[in-house]
Amino acid sequence: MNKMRNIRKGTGESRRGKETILLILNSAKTILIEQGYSKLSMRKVAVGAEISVGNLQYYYPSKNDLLKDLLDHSIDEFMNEFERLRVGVNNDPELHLRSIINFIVLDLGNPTTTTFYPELWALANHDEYADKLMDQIYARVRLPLEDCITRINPKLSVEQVKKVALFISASMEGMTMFVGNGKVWNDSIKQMANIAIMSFLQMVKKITPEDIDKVL
Amino acid sequence: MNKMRNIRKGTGESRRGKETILLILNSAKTILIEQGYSKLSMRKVAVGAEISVGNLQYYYPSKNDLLKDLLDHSIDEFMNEFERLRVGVNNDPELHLRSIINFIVLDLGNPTTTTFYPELWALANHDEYADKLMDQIYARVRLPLEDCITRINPKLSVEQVKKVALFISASMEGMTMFVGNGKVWNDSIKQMANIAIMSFLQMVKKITPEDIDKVL
Amino acid sequence: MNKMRNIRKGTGESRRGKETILLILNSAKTILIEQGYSKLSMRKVAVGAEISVGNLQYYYPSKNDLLKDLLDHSIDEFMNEFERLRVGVNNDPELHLRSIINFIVLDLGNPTTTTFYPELWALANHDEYADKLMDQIYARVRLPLEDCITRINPKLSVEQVKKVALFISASMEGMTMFVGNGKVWNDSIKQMANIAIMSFLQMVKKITPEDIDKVL
Amino acid sequence: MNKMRNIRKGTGESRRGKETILLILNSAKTILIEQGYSKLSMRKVAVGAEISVGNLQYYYPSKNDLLKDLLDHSIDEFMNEFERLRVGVNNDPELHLRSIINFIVLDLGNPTTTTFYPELWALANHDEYADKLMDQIYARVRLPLEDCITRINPKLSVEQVKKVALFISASMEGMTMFVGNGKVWNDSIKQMANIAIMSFLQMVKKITPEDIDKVL
DNA sequence: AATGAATGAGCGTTCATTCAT
DNA sequence: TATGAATGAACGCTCATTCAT
Repeated sequence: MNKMRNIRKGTGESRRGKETILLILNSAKTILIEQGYSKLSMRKVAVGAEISVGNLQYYYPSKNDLLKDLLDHSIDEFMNEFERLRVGVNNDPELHLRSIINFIVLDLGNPTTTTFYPELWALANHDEYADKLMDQIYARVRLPLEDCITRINPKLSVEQVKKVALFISASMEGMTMFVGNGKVWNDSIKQMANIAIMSFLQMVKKITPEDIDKVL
Repeated sequence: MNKMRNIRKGTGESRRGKETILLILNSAKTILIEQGYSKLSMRKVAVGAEISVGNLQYYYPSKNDLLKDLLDHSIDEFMNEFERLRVGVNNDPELHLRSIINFIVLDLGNPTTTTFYPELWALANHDEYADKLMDQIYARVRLPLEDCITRINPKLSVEQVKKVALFISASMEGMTMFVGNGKVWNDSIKQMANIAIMSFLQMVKKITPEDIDKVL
Repeated sequence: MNKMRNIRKGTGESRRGKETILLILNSAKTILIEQGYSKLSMRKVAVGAEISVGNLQYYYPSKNDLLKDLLDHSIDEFMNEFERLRVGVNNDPELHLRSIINFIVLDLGNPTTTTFYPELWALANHDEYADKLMDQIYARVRLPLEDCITRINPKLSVEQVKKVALFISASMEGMTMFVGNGKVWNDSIKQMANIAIMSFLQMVKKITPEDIDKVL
Repeated sequence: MNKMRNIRKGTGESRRGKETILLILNSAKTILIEQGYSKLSMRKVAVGAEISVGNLQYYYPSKNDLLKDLLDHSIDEFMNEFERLRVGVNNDPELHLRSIINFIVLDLGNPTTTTFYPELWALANHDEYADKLMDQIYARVRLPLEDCITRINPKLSVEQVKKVALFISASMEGMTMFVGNGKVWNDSIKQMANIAIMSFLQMVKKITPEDIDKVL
């Protein structure tokens, strides 16, 4: 079965077809990253993939179909790497938390990450599919975080753990626009990772249920 | 002198002209927020402002000119409110820090903020003006943060204070896509503010120069 | 006020604009008649009117808007001539009926009529606007027929008169595809008019309410 | 030999091939009737026949080839039924004329007839094949009409009989757009048949060579 | 200060057709 | 017989921009 989900049925099943799909997705990704979603057009994707517009639309009948596969494809690369982290870390939750934070913050330096994610966030405000996708991928990112937090600070309820994980994950995402590749503060990415690790670790250890749920 | 900087020279100086400019900017902002930058067009702005395309282009000869004023105009509203915070807070740096964090996190619930800022971040990756504007506004946001941090933790160098302020500011921005208006976690916005205050205050107090600059 | 009803608001109000609209409608009509509706495209209309596609779409935002005005415009020419018949005929209903039949049958020889009406009929089966338009124009054609029939044969009820008028009108339309301009039987158009006059006049005089409504 | 004339040579000779051709023709006919000729495309036909575009083009190398067979196929159904009329009617020419008129007028209520024939007429104005086909089928329809007329009114010349038959046939076709299936006057179809029979029978009996050929 | 008219490029999409398998 | 892959042209339409009035 074909992994790509939004192509026309009965398409991309021959070896040649699969190669063409990869050419298309890579072309689309390059344009999205270099020029932004507002400049992404079927014509440009076709030129980038060195195929005709007609052939592009043979695989992706509508631009939206292409966008869906593009988002899936772009995110898969990150998720595959991220979920390899889980493996190969010993049982120490603090160490695991450190390694996750370190991985995510340093990944922000990746030029693809720097430009792709802000496009995704903006898109999610206007496109249902992008919105659902975001929910899914960040839920998967928070899973190991929640596991670490629960083990480091067992006094927190399940709901509270989820909120702390969300806070940590969201905080790191926020750095994208400032320390990402080509950004003014890109040189400080290591220090940001240091501050993040120190800050989040301290917080996870010390925070109490009351700290989270108090009403002022 | 006219406050708007990117309109045609000698334009928007009469009362009627100023009203038209406001109609234009509000129309543009509505479209940017409701439909995203990729759907923003001169035609739609003109329709929204109930003027002709020709007249719109009398004020803003090019779409880029309009975009510039749109960004300025949209950000001014936030900055005006933000800088009013400074006034009316007594001399306690910790209290001031708390109030800044609280203000920014709770502001994320604002629907305009939720959708406008991701558009700005995405834009900044491809548009020089948006990029510079981001630098300027976030530098202004960090100023009071840096002041508080210096006074709470005097051992930090000027550079280190800047990085801590950046970390705090960036962290809070990262919550936009998760706890903003209409987002899945919007109900948890108060708890996010609590975690943020607890987390950042603790960190600012405890962090050492070595924590920030150590190399692993 | 502008006579054309389906153009963009605030358009076609200057003398130049009105001239352009006429160029457009004439171009569209020529294409419809020479090549048929399936070959009618905005591009071809623009070429025929010697304007840009953009300008064409400035006047007619959608192809459907153009089609509507095209149908209105094309029919107006016939209706104007047809309704001039009413005037200048003395009070004799038989004479009036003869002149109507004669006019309509001979008009079928008009090359525009020959090709335009079959397109309209086909269109009416798939396009609501064309369907309604057909109803309206043929109702207007039947009005004077109904008047003559009532006066020639007063025994018929209002409903029966309507049906006889419909029969006569429909019968004449049916000749379009056979005796119209360029058709095999075009040379027989005069004889067709003779047969029609003799046949319909005889029938209107002799037909009884029972002839029409009997059930076999 | 294969009955279909416009398919690729050596094609449609196996049982499977014949079934596929029927699927194709039925799909094409459905589209022609439901959406009109302007919406008829090879793609839609292939989808409707549940085969690939490539396979469709194996049978019909060009759209025009398909159109030809489509017209032949669609008309055959009517002609088969029509020519069955001849059989089973006794020798009375007046009775035969009545039954022909009745059959044709009532057939207009058939939804296929209602929409198919106007498409054919419009097509005949721009397509040579459709034009020739029309000539052929209506000549076949007029044959029994001419036979009846000659026997009812022997004073008419051969040419005059042909014109009277044409008049009758054309008149009935004209009702398609008004009393056909789904049309406003569909309920009056029986009365239309009555008026037609009364009108045409009277005319055939009474009309003189001078009525037809007089010049005014 | 404002409108209407016009252009030309580009958009997403559909299409008939060709061809290798 | 039948499919999947590919092309190139055309489609309806939107767009930023220019210009005369």
